[in-house]
Amino acid sequence: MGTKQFSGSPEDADLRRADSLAREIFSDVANKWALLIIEALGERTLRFSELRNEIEGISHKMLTQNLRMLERNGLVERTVHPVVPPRVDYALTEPGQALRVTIDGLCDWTHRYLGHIETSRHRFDA
Amino acid sequence: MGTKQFSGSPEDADLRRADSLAREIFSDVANKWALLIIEALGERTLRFSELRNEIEGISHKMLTQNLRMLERNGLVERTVHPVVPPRVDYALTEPGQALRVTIDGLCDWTHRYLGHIETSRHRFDA
DNA sequence: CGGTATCCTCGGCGATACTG
DNA sequence: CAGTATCGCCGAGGATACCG
Repeated sequence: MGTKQFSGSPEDADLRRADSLAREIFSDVANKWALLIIEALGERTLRFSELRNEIEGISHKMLTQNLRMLERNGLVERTVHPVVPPRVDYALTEPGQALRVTIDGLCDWTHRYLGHIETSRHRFDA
Repeated sequence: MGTKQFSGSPEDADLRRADSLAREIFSDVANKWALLIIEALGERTLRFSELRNEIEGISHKMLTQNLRMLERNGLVERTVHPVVPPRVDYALTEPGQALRVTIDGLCDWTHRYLGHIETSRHRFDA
């Protein structure tokens, strides 16, 4: 990922394109808020304000911004209900669900190694 | 993750502590450069300059900074060879390897859905 | 309620230079 | 070669206010 060396040959052009696209997507997704949003959604469908409550410390702006990004990449589906007051629901698409599975792995990892990490930190800080 | 609601009861104190710690670790790790470094290391052991070459676009500063962070959390091991010029090797620890596996999943996901995402973007941008 | 726009600040990050 | 320190800027992101 972002590692390969390409020759100057023209037939590598689309490989290089795919590679930079992969890197771009990776940068979109490998971000704290995006991951927390996906994790929060899980299998449920939540409204904007519910997401805001679920994810501690996220600002209005960051939430909308990341939701747009995720929608653009086809990871979340946004459905607007034409009622007043407005109601907007968010849910993961199939690609989003697939991603969520790996993020679950990340969360599991975090909790499994909580202890290791905490002691490692104390050792380091000395 | 960063989701739970705690009562004010004192016996929840350590739960809340563990939770905020988990969130902290998550924020450390759920970051583009950290993930790319771990992915670059894989099963190999690389020197500083090799890492710098492997990871396209990372600056000297970001690399050292993230390496320190990963070392502090016990995800990478740093070994200094007392030679001149200096030689410093980095390798993943066992927790680091465990994390790498899930990151591999993330990379696989990226490549599997490259197409989906690209078309989704085009639809969205219209 | 959800979204967009505007403003303003604070710190992330690159560039550069210097040590061992 | 690897690491630390300093400076300076640019932009991420919070706060606020206003629409539909």
